[in-house]
Amino acid sequence: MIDLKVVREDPDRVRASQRARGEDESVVDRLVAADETRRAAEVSYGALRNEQKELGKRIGPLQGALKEATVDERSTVQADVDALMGTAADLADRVKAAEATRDGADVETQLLLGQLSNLIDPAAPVGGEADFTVLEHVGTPRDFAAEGFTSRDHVDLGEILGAIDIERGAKVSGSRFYYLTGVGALLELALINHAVALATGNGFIPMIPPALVNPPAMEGTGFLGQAAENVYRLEADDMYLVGTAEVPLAAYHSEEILDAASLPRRYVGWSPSYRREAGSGGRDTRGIWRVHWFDKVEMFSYCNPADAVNEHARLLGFEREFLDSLELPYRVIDVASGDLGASAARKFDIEAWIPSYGDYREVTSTSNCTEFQARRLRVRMRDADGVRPLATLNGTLVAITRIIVALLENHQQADGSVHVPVALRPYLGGRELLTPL
RNA sequence: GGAGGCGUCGCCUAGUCCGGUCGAUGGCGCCCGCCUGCUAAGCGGGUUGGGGUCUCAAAACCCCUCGCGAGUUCAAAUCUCGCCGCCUCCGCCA
Repeated sequence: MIDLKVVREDPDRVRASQRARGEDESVVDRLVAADETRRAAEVSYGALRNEQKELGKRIGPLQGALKEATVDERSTVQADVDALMGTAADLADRVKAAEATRDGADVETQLLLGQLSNLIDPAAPVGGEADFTVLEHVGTPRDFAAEGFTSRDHVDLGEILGAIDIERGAKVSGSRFYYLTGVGALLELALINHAVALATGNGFIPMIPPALVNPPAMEGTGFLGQAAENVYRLEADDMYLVGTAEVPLAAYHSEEILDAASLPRRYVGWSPSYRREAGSGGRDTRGIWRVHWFDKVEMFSYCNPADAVNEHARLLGFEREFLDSLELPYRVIDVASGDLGASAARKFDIEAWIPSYGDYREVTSTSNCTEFQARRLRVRMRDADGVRPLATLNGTLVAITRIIVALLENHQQADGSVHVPVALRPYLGGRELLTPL
């Protein structure tokens, strides 16, 4: 969630952000009103409660006096006690009413605040999905016709190499499932090792987090809002399957106050990612480009908000380094405001060239969530100025299935074999070529 | 799944039986000051987090916070109920 003070003091900024996202602006006005009500209710409740406590302090001693009282005094003291108790009982009713009002206003405020997405970074391009800015192109897509052969897509290559078994995936689990077999399985392990080595070499702490989390963790990361329909929920246990290691990595320090001097804290997590793909209808149904489950290595940073923009650039840098090492052609885009997730203030995607689509398609994504997630998950930092929310950022190092698609299709040879990028060879026993069975 | 124990302001801890004097004791750590040739020791003070009032700001003040939630009561760390977590033992098991 965003800072309520910003809503109160600079509602125009919040409206502008909502507008840029194409989201409801009216929430802002309702929230400002609810906050005002809430603060007034807080004051009334506080005053009444204070009165009640002052009164309560006098009851104990008076009851003591009643015990000490002589027979003559008893009726007078008893009358005092009764009077006081009467007042107190009356006050108790008013306190209870004021408390209910306060709580109601509080709930309303939190509810509205929870509906607001993160404030957009003014540097992000404004517009919808198609309005991204291309920051850079790296590498050149191959021209297979010029090379004298017709390229195969990853489904055909996967079958020839014995790397991907889609039919049996469907038999066992349904559509959008697959088995990685033989060199396909080895390729995943190689990619994971390569990615984790790159990250740990740059100071990230490797993590293998739980892929099943409780509601606060899932809510806190912001995935139960507009993205809720894509999250798997286990009804019997009230648990969620994570769509990314971002969830358990973000919740890792929830409810904690970290020493500002210990920041940035960088983690790299390897986990399965489960996605219902509701609403993606008939898109990308062939092959393993869009699946219900894949493994992924994800970077996650906790940092000082003042450093967040630089940290974002660093994460993007590591993603580029990884793609470079795989010898893949790609472009970097600055995602437009209307296409950002609720938690992100700004997002950069890397899109690799995918020959079978004849287009650049998303293989990694890095988001600067500023203090939005940290506020929801109550992750804070302490420095000389006190305690306040820190910034969280995430970025994909490797989403296995999409990178396998990119590798097979971009590095294929006329005979169906696939060139292995030099950087990956140490993790594949030195193999330079994947060859058809 | 069954039985028992436990959860207090960074860590440890007192308090919970018998509700008000606990708006939470003491120790450790940390911070400030005094003392000291320096260091140590000693002495004095401070040290949870959140919301709000008033302020340019600070200070001051008010409310909430004893795992979480609900209840009883004039009043809850303390009594009642539910939930969560941790530990021990038993059962089952990769």
